[in-house]
Amino acid sequence: MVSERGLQVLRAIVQDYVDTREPVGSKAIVERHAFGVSAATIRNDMALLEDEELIAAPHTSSGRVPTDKGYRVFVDHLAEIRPLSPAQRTAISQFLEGSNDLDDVLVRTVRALTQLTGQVAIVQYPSFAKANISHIELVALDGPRVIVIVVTDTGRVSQRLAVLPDDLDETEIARLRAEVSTLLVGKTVREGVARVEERATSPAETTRHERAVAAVLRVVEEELDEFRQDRLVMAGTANLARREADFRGSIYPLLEAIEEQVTLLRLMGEMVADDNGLAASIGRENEAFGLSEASVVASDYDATGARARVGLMGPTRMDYPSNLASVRAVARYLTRLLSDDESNR
Amino acid sequence: MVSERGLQVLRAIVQDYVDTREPVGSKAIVERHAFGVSAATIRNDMALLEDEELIAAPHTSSGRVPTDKGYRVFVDHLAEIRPLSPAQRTAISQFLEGSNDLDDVLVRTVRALTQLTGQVAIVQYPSFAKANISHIELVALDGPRVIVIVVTDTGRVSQRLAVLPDDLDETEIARLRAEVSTLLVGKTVREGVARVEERATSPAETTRHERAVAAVLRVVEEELDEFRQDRLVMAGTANLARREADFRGSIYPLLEAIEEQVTLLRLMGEMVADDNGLAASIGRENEAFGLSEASVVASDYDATGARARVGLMGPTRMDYPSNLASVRAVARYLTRLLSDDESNR
DNA sequence: ATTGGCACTCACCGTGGATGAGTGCCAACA
DNA sequence: TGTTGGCACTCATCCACGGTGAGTGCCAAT
Repeated sequence: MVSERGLQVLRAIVQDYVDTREPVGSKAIVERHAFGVSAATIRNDMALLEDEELIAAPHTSSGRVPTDKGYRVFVDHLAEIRPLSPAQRTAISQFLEGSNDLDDVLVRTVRALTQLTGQVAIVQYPSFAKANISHIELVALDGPRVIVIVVTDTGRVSQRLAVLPDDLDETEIARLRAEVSTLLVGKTVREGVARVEERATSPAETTRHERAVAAVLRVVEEELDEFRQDRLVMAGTANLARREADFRGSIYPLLEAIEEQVTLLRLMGEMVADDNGLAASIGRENEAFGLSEASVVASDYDATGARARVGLMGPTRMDYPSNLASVRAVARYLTRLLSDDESNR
Repeated sequence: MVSERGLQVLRAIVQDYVDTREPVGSKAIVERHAFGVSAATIRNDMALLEDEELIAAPHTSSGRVPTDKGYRVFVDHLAEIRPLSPAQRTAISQFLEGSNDLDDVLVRTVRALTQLTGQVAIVQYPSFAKANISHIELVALDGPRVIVIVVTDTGRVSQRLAVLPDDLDETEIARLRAEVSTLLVGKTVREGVARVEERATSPAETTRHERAVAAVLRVVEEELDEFRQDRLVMAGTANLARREADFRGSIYPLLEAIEEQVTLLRLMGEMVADDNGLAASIGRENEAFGLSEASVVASDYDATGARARVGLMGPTRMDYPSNLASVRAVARYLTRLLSDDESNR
């Protein structure tokens, strides 16, 4: 079994390796860390750590490198998440100040986070499946074209164009708006989708009015669908190129995941947070998502009841304590901004 | 001076180099292309091409590689743009079929183009500076919050949240809507911005109504600004990782440009198109944008009078004829979709 | 449990020779 | 004048080789 000092050795190895990018040997450890024992003793500890597969040697006689499992133990038991420096805190608030609507806040958030960590920053839109539909508006354009606007009480707005089967005048449009509103306003997004689908299976579209309602509902359904599959905002993609050396293979899978979004959404969604709302998914733990060489660090945040995540993606060899601290701090800012200060939305 | 055959040699060098990624020597040329002369003769031609700086040798005794200037001559005088194959054409139409609004069409377009070329595809939104504001709508939410929607006749819709200084009732909102509409509807985006700024410098905001108008106009101005600085839609970013070997340095500047957008917008805007609306900007010609190792190929397209560009970005060592053909074909589809078939928007 | 000692492994580095692709030049030729 | 074969030369690439040093594993002594 690994001793207490053994764990400290693991900690030292992780820290030094993240620092220097080079396999760390027993001698280097006794030099850089005051263990008060000789290199031979450290070697014995390292042999045990290797038995437990927490560290590994790239080649027979070289220093050791943390395994994914080693990083996991480090993150779970050894990492101290130190609070951000005042300078970093003011940096965050400077990024976020003066933002109005949700979109804006989220964009600024990822910018702040990528600035802070030098990694790819990611934020989930608050889940809208449980949000309530608070408004539906129709704006008549020329001819049969109508803009359909859907608003939820979490502050998300969506707009999309519908082409009606017939030209309608103002009173007909008003009737349309009233009917669609009574059908959906006050419902959650999830219920809304159900209502629309139910309605779609009802008898044939005979009258002008019925045809118009059907056309509008089709568009509304698309919009609600978009709400359900919460989206991502990202920044700092270019950082991947800078950190390229940390990826054995290519950064292709990461860029692909960034473009796909769906993969990242699922990954972020499935991560299990600890008591502080913090979560990390390390290296091969992401194998199912094609991201075996990447780590994702995330934190929950609250937005008017809806819960979502903000985090970052980078190489397995990343500075977990500092990144966890940054993510946590940003998540707290976000929660404060989106929940407490209602008027700010 | 470079002879006619000399130019054909240049063509062969470009083609083979793009093909094999390796410097091409005189012997390889006589083997792969039926010039009917010996390698020594080709060597003489190559010496001339080198004098003209159209090709260069990576090291003293190795095959030659086209210079940026060489690619330029190739594109301008030697490249034959062959029409796409039927299979490629059907691929495009399959990508584009069933799309509704502008956003959708553009997203599908870049997907088609990236699929076709394996490069990063880029499309500019049609320029909205000259577009007319056709609608302004206010949607009252709870309390003082109002959604401000601006629509242009080119089909672009923007919505944004405004927080008014006071709570207003329905009639006041209606008055607000009427006032803002008379001020702006029918104007071009450019004129609209001017109107708003002019109005902003007028006397103090005394009444509730005046304060509200000012608040709404501030938001409208932001939206109009967004219209003016036409945006981009992109796809295929991950392809950069696949083609990484073609970039001597790193792909960092490219990823950065993709994230910035502004750089790419300026670049695409400044390119000079030929009679067919096609344009290419090669390697060092992009130095001012920090993209000396990339080439951009683009084509104009029309959308209800507004003109914009669709194109792609990739390594200097790219297949120009095929990429030019793809861009041209996609641009034609786009023009047809956005201009002719009005009802489709 | 810790330590110093020691043999051993192996990546890394610089050297050197062989290989071969490709050039530049020249004299001969049509 | 343009074309050609011949030939010497250059230089990247490959591989084999030995030396160096960081680092390990093991063991006997403390």
